[in-house]
Amino acid sequence: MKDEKITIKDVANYLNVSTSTVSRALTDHHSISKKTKLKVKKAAEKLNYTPNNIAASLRNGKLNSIGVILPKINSTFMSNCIFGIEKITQPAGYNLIICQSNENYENEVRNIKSLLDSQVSGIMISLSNETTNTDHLQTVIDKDIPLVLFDRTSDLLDVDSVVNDDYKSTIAAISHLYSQGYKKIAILSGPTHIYVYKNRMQGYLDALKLCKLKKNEDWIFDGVKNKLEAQAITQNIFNESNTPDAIFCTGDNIALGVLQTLNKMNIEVPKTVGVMGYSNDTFSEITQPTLSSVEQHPQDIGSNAASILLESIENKKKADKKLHKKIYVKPKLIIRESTTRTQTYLE
Amino acid sequence: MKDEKITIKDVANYLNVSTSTVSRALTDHHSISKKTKLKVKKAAEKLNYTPNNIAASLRNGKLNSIGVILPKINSTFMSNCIFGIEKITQPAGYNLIICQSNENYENEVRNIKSLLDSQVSGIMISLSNETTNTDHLQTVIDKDIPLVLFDRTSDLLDVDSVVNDDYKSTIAAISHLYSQGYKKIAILSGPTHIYVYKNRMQGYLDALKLCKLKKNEDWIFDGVKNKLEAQAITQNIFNESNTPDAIFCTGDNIALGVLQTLNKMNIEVPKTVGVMGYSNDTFSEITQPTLSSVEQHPQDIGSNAASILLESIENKKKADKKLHKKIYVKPKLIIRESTTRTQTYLE
DNA sequence: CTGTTAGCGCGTTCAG
DNA sequence: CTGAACGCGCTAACAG
Repeated sequence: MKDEKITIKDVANYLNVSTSTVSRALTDHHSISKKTKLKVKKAAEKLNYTPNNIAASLRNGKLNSIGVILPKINSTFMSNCIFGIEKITQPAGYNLIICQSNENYENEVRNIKSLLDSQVSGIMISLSNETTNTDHLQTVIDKDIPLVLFDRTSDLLDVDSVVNDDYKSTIAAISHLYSQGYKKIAILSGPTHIYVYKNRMQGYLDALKLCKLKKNEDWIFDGVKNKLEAQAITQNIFNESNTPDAIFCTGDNIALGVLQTLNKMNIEVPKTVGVMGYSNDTFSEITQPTLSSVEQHPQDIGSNAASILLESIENKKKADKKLHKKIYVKPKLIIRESTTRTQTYLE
Repeated sequence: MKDEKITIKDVANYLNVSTSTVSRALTDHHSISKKTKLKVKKAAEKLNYTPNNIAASLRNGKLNSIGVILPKINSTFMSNCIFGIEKITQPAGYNLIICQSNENYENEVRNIKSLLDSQVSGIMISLSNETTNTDHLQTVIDKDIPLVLFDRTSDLLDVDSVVNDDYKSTIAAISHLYSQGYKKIAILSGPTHIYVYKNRMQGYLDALKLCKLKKNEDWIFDGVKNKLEAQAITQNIFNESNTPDAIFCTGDNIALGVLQTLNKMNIEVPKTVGVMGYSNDTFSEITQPTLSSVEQHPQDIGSNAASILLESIENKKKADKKLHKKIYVKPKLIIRESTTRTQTYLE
């Protein structure tokens, strides 16, 4: 049709009124007669007028958008977080500007900078694995831009944050194993320099104490990265004389590896050995036997984080030195065959 | 630290130069001495100056951001598309504004409107299932904003688009079954009012002709929505006298249901019946037997779409009435046990 | 209830 | 090489 952007001015000229009148009419200002409001809106429609958000934002110093930085978007967990975030921000009228750090610190810093340049109203971030320095986040705080960390957070900073309750849920998981009669519980954990795994490990250790079980260093594996490693480790464990009767894994992939190896070694699950995973991946209900796991709630984590952020954005002026929250989202134990000894098998 | 935004003007005052000089120095304008450039940059850094993108955008009518609308972000497929998109747009200096339609037409229209208001440089969209009317997209075209459809496209519009090659890949899948000696091939398809399934169905039908196999209406199931339905249907099929010897499913979930039922009925896969899925979900390599499937390349779909969009953005003025492309991204057959009759079993 | 005026922060003429 | 002045589109005082 046409190239020329039609502005508020064009509408004003068309109707022989001032631009302010048009502006006010379009935003439903109270001091405008209903007649002119209607007239203006009709004209705007007719002329095919599109408001220019940018100009408005410049004027009132607020672009209604929120920046989100995360390590990688293409994981079930993260994409569900975004889903949860969007559920809150969309109805509130905010756009989401999404950036990936790709687990790289420099990218993360760049992302922060780019979001600040774009005048976002607030920032939500899940830290990259590389991130140890938090100066870039401090910049955000110094500029008084609301900030919320989610999932991958940092202890170096006093900010709002929302995380999965790794610690308590692991205690619950180990307690469940204990309740099923397992007394020699091993752990295959992801690298504990990552908070998530650190907390699960701590939960494991404390749960042992709670259940008055003895800790055996030979059954504690830190830094297990994938299925292959899990398989190798399992093989080794069960070639020793003193073997565990349950294995808690900090991820379902790891648990799958364990399960496969046990099957291959003809060790019965859950009778001889119990196996428990974490994250409740889709495949966990079709493994042989089906896999008990811990289901996280990424959507809730996202929603909570978004709610907190919106709150700080709204109350930016009111409370100056408010207290920062740390919210723990409670996951759920999903008990399936791989740890069910005392009851009849499910399904 | 401070509340006050520090602007180009502050830097200018600080150095006793004009704002234009600062502006030019910061953008590396050629007619500025290196000395002053350096001086200005130093000062900017020192004063902790952050450029205001919004003001700049208003000035030159371009906000470097791209709008993305999709039905739901929390699927493996879609989040991988975004990953692919980001891979292209990030280095090019564009922000991504992401919106979800939640498979709802009104939301989609609203999203378009909101993105237009935000003055995005271009829009990428994957249509909601509800969308039959495309007036909102026509608006985008009329305003001369570059537009690319991906995955869920429409035939009503002459625009650039990028899709998975459902048709040809299905032909390849059926041909593979044929090559394994399967001659009575059934299909369990998702609802064919959705393009994706329509094309897979058409591929199936044409493949039968190509292989000179007879079409049997009793073996064609349209609108299979989930695993449960797949299980029921499978049960029914194999209670009849005339049974197929292979089942092609337009999704892995469906295939899983089929597999489970066949196992339960003690019908041997792949010996008696072959089963093939589509989309290569993570669980497909741990089913019993492992499931042959078709692996799509969502990241490539995203990247391709993004590249085309950037191209149109750059060349906006040059070529006025350019031809619109439709790119088919070729998926890959993943052959596993469930369809491997003639060769030794894999793994 | 409406019009006039004055910027928001930046880039870009036009003059030196 | 640099400065003065204007305007992008919109909103918010300040008048009437």
